[in-house]
Amino acid sequence: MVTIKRQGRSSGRVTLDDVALASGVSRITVSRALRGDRKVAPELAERAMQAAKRLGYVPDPAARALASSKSSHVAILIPLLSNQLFVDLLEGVQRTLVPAGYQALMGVTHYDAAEEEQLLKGQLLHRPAGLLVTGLERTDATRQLIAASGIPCVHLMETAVQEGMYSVGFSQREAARAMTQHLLDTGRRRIAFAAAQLDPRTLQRAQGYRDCLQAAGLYEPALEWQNPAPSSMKVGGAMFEQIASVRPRVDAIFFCNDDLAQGGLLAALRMGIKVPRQIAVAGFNDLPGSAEFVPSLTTVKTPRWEIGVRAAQILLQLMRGEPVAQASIDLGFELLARQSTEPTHKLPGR
Amino acid sequence: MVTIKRQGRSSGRVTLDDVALASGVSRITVSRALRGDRKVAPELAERAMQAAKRLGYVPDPAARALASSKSSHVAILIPLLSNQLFVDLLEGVQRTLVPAGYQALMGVTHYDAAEEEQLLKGQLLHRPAGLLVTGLERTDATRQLIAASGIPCVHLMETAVQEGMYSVGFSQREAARAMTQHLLDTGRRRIAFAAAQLDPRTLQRAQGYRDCLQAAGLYEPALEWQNPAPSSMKVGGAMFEQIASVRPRVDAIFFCNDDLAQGGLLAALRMGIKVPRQIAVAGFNDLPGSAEFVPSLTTVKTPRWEIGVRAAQILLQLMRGEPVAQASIDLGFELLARQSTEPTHKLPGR
DNA sequence: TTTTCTCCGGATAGCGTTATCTGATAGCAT
DNA sequence: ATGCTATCAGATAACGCTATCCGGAGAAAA
Repeated sequence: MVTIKRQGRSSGRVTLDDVALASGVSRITVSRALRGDRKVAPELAERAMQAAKRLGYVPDPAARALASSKSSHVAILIPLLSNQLFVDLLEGVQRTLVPAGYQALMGVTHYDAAEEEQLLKGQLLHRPAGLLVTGLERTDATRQLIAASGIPCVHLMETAVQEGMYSVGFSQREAARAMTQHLLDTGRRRIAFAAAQLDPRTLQRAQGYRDCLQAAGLYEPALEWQNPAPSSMKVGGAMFEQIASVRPRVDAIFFCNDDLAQGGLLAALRMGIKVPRQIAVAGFNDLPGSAEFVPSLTTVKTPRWEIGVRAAQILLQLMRGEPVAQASIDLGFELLARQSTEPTHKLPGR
Repeated sequence: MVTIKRQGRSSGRVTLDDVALASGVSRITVSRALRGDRKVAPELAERAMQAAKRLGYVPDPAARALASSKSSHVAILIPLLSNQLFVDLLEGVQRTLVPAGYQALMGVTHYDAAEEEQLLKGQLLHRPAGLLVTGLERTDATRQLIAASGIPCVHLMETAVQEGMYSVGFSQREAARAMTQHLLDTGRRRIAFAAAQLDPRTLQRAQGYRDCLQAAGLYEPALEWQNPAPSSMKVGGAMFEQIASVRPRVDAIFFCNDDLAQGGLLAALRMGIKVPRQIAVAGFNDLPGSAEFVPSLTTVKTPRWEIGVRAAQILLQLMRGEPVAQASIDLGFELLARQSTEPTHKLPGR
């Protein structure tokens, strides 16, 4: 015989005990049936689930977290909210995690490793079930915290190959190399690279740019421009003006992000410089508006939304203890050749 | 004499009992001292806090939530993440709430009242300490849920005047009226209004536009253009083309959002239409890039970041049971007159 | 001085769930 | 038939904190 001692006074909330009472099954069995935790006789499980549904039972996340020391939160750390890139990432994560019953706890690090460490400490108190972090660059202490917590963790925006590490991203370096090659292919020879923000991924792009030009024997350090300010149309415009006035013989500018490039296109417009006739302009990420710009902006379309989705899926598997097929996923990129880099005269067929 | 029965096995975590043991004060007194919950003798409080600090005690949010049926989460519901407006709002909220020890649980409603209801139900399970919701339009069931929960709630982006309701925003209608008046003041007479997304705030702006033109005897329904598609540069460009070709005599277009207006400016460029000479263009919100556009875009600067901050501050007061000075706060707006609406010929002095 | 009231520290009892242990039953081999 | 193991429902005990009640001490009133 099952004895259900209803704990305490009833408070309006439907608890496991209510379900147990209604279904004639013990509290713990109901719990197990609903979670699929252990083998429960089909008949009992059915009774429990029916009763739970009938009474409108919903588990209390706080009680769950306390009893199992594992919450239904997933901590996600991103550098910025002002960059559409990360917003898309977040959107993809959210879309995948929420239907699976998890809540995303967002932390914004502002590209500051110390701030990331603080945020993570705060998040870990909530005993998140999973962790999503951007990139690989962080303090040793942060890495320690992650490792010591034993919480499943997926790295966003990177294609790492470290043992026991999960990541979803694409090769920034390859993408930048492809774009630089595209500029070469369209006849440009003096190709400048304009970067802002200078986060790790920006620097990887710079490396790809260098790879390509060095291979072509056209690399020139003076054509590389770096500005540590946050990426924006304003900064892009300023960099365009600077490059165009200081280095008039530059025939292409590869901006490391579309907002910079868009600002560059507007600066060209102001200065009366024809794009792509006089200077070709390329961007990165395919942000909103790039297709509509005049001229439309050649850029690299990056799978940020998909990265969010895939990373969340992997995290779900890890949290459920399921096997993960691939620890590191490269989602690739797509080069979108648009007007801003059109060849200025007929090129010899290749 | 204080007796501390250490509960259960020690698990590595520093609990209140550890602090109690170390400070020679009872567990509950430590709890009270740390929370400032009730009067505790200064000396005991000091001892408790010292010990807590020394041991590195941090309260367990799950246990707190379970015992007090109140978590350290704040649920925030916003329509979209793809609109910079709401990202700024979120950023302001985050910046204020996180240092105060709260975590923002974000929900994205996609402008769907049913989805909002679902999200809210999900959030309420977590027993959030506070609620931040966008606008006033929602299902009755959602309103019921909020009211019945008894959880403090602040409404974003509105200046409501309902009893017992808290809100922070500004008057969309007034702002739109001011912009329309600005267009009149710069000599325009056939002023079109182009709206997308058609959310409640967009419609309030349309109303402000109408107010102003009707007062001037210049209102013409055919000049009002609405497109239910999400706001974007692409849609703005399409609307500009349509308006410019169907109504060639229009001398100004007031776009309800800057991304539309930016798209409009680019369309003008493509079509060879001079702005502001042939058509003036105005936007709304002062999104990134509007100051850099060619011509620079006249717009209304809206205090969305500040709205997030102030709303979060009010919510903090409510959650702490402190009195709130003002239930409804109007943070105003600022009209930024830039090149895109410059007068085309000398205006008579006013 | 006595009585009443206020203040505040402490013991007790949950909050709603899951981990763990216990024991009953059934299946299987010896 | 007897033991041995595997399986699984259920009782019990946490999880770490706060709400609530209790009672003693001191202040204020009589």
